[in-house]
Amino acid sequence: MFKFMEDCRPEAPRATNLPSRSLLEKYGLRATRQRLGLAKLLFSKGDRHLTADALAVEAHAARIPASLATVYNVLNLFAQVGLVRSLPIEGAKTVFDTNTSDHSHFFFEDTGDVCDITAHEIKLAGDIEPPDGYEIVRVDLVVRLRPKTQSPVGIKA
Amino acid sequence: MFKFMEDCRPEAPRATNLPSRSLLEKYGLRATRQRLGLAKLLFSKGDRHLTADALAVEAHAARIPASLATVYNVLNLFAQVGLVRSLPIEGAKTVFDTNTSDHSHFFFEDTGDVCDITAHEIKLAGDIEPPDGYEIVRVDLVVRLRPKTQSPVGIKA
DNA sequence: ATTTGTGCAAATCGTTTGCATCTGA
DNA sequence: TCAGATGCAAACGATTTGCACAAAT
Repeated sequence: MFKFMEDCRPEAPRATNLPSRSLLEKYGLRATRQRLGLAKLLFSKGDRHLTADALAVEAHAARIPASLATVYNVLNLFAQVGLVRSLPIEGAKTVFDTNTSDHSHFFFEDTGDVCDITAHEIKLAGDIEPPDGYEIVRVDLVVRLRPKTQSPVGIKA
Repeated sequence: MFKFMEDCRPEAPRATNLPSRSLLEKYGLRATRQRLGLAKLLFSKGDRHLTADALAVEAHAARIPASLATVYNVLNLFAQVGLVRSLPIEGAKTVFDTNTSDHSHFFFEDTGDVCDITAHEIKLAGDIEPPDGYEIVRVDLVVRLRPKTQSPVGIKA
């Protein structure tokens, strides 16, 4: 089971401080019980990196009735409208990030944790030129980390 | 069905020009018929971006007897020893890249194609400092592209 | 001869979907 | 009211695995 670091980024949370209801309305989404509850979990504690099942567990603990399917649906919906973004981390399950601004990620191979890299630490030199006829949707940068002391990966065969 | 661009990078193939047999031996792998055949498909045409099932189809066409399971096993094995690398492209199936050098990728959302970005086009300003106790395994950078003319993504609900 | 791969099919995992039921605007 | 959400379970696609058989050293 993964746990996700919430606080490896030293800055203050870039919170979406709207009450969940107005937040949803602002994005043209109907305010249902589960959307309100999930939005509250997602956006009231600063930036978060969560998998769908982790959020489902939290929701259950918080007495928000939401099936895993609904959690998936809501997260995908939020991702579509830009409330969250999903991270391309190979091998792991999809991680949703409540910070939709332009930033990169550390991925800890040993624990599965994901944490933000503050933008100024890792900056691209110059702009990326997309091929003709295409525009850049976004740039995903993931730095994969391994504990320093770990012995070389055992290779079989 | 995806097809993958092989030639959006103008450079000459950075070929692994060893015959497959010595290549496998060099990496301490037993030279079986399917590994030899798959290695030949992978490494005799310059850099490639392939999914497991695409490679299985090619293998079949080339009369290399290899089940999909074996193709997966072989690709994973090759990835472990560093003969290929797998790319973290969210949503899509795993893409294996025969170019293991340090480089980035364009991902075409409309076609599913993947192509290399030449290293000098996209360069990080300064080095990335890993957190204490960790070392960087690798840095994955994916630029997601969408056709320019496409209308805004339809949002439902 | 012994160890290591392979093939097949079944199992697994994350995620999505169909449909009957409920609910928010 | 009634379009749109939800819950559940079943469907799904990609990948892995168990086990009997085959092949490499």
